[in-house]
Amino acid sequence: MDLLEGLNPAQREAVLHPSGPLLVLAGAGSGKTLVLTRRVAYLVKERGVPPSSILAITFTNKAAGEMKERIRPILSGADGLWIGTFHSIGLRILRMESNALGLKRDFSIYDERERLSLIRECMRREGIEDELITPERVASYIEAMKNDAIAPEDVEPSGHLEERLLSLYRVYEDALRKNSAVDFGNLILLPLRLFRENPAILSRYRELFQHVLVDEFQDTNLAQYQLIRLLLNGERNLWVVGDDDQSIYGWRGARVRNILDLERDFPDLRVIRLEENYRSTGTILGAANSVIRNNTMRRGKTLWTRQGEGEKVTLAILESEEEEANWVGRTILDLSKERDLGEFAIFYRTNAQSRVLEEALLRSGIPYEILGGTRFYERAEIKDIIAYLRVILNPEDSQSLLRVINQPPRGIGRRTIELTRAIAERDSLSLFDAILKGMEEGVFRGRGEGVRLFVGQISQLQGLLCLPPFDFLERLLHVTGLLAMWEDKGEEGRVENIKEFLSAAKEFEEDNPGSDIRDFLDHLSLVSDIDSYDQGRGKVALMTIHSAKGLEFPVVFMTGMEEGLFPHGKAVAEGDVEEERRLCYVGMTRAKERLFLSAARRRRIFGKIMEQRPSRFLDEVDRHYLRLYRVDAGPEGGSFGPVDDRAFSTGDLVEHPAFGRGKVLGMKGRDVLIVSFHGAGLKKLKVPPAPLKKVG
DNA sequence: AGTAGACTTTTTTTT
DNA sequence: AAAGTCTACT
Repeated sequence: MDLLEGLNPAQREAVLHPSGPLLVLAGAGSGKTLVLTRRVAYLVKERGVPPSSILAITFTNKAAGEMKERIRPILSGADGLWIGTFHSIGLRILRMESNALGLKRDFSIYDERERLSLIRECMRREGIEDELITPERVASYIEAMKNDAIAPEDVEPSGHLEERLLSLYRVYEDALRKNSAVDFGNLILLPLRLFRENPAILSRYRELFQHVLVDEFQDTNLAQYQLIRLLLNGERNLWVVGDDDQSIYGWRGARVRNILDLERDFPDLRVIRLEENYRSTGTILGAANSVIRNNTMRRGKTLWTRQGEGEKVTLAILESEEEEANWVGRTILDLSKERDLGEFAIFYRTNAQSRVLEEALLRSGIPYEILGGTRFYERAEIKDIIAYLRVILNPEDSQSLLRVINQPPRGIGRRTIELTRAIAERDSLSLFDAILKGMEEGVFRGRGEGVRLFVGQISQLQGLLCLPPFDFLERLLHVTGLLAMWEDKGEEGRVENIKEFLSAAKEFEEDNPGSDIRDFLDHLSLVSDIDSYDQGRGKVALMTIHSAKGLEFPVVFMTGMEEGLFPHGKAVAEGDVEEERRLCYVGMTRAKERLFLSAARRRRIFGKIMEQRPSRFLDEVDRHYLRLYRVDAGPEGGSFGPVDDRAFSTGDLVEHPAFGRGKVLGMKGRDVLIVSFHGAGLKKLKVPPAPLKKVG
């Protein structure tokens, strides 16, 4: 098979790039995944690079999985490749090098909630009860520090507040170590530290990775960028692909600046641009371009397509969120006469918006699938099982131990925990070891039965760790009595979820022959449900726009296009409108054939009904790409009309009796235009009353 | 020790 | 509006 087949000249150049640093600036739908995949295949097949010498970093596990699948037929053995997200690669390195870092090999990985409860515990211990210092505030401070690869000792605190945040950062890191646990940030930070402090290990990896490739480079944070730079050897074979217009994770520490720094850090950087879009119709692309054009902080590029114009983008303003949801349902029903339901996607800004849409689809009998949101693995019954797994593998993990020590009830209450904590403090032991010690000393007296039972179950299960994941979980549920507990309570939903969890384990087992429960647990820690989403299973997909990144659908609905919601009020308050606009651009460019934009005039927020105004992004879409859906025949009907021609939008050519001809550069709010007149220069005009006319 | 009811917080986005 | 957390009662 020809690796260059079907590629345009720029794409070929990117695949064939000889050596040294390369940046591929790839617009939405310009075939970047294809190019990245072919590049990896080309390196192995034509240049004879061993797969294990290639480090390819993707943005999601799903993208990694797809790439492996695509490469497998091209290469006989794709197995040696280092391919995955930054976090999964970091984890792989940490598991291999845990010794050098003084970590237990079976350390736990804490998610959001566990991190927060550990922070709460730290604050309790430090006796901090300050309105200004909430656990969430501490968590986001620590996360921001880690995103920028800043250790506590690197900081010169700016004031009293930061001093306290900083000391909590220290205490928290210490607590993590005591639990033999790491958080997400540490999956990047600890490898970075390892390489910095351990030249021998670093040079081993530098020698190993002959080629480093990074996808979605605009969304890497500083720590990730430093890790990448550190790993490059003298050949400096760094191959990255990204799009500054699609940077939507600034709040997570992502720095578009990494793309700019690249030119500073690598003066011989070669840049290739991919501007031909193979995904969307000309209309969809034009509409998306007209929105992103309003951003000032961008490299500037304009995507083009050979696909036909296609149908207009539909804009609908409905009275309420329920009507909006019903309208989406009706429209899908209507279009589904000619299309499979798997071709539809509904996007929203916040997960909370999914409920109304879900109800409407349910009523219309349209099968759907919600991606993200309250994730399956975050349900209490599933988290209990996961906590058991962690304690079994890593008894030092006191957070997980506390979660399950009395689940199902074993008569272990506050008093027993207090006794255990006291011993743990006294002898600096983990809670688990403190229990063992307490049993020896007989401090539990009448309460001893419960802890004896718990410890017995844990050690019994520790003997079964070599079982395949599914069998192990079955034994765990049996030994602990977890499943029986839910069955006795008549909690059918939870029982169903546990069964679904078991089948997920089975599936994992089949996909990863020879794996054990450790591998399954690692998988659970890093995987999100977008990763296991199979497109085109006859269901409408519902997700946030963030989750939609990297996906494409023939028909896309973007709902809740309202001020305060999208752009989100908090983003506006923090001056991040440009990132919201990029998010809007990302959403619009997911659509291949049809795009629907909608807003509601009234919406329930926090249980309160709010009057909403249409999003400024709707004003920014060039009018000639739009048609308006009008509700004029009651809830069941409506008609399409052209968008009011008198309305102005960015890019329009205009004429003024006094200033002459000019071009609309931008808008401020609903009715203030910024116009550049050929004769009179830049003017701000309010329309109406300004006597401005459109030309052409 | 366990539970019911009051009270609080949540909604920005996620590896 | 709903889920999670806390408190007081049994």
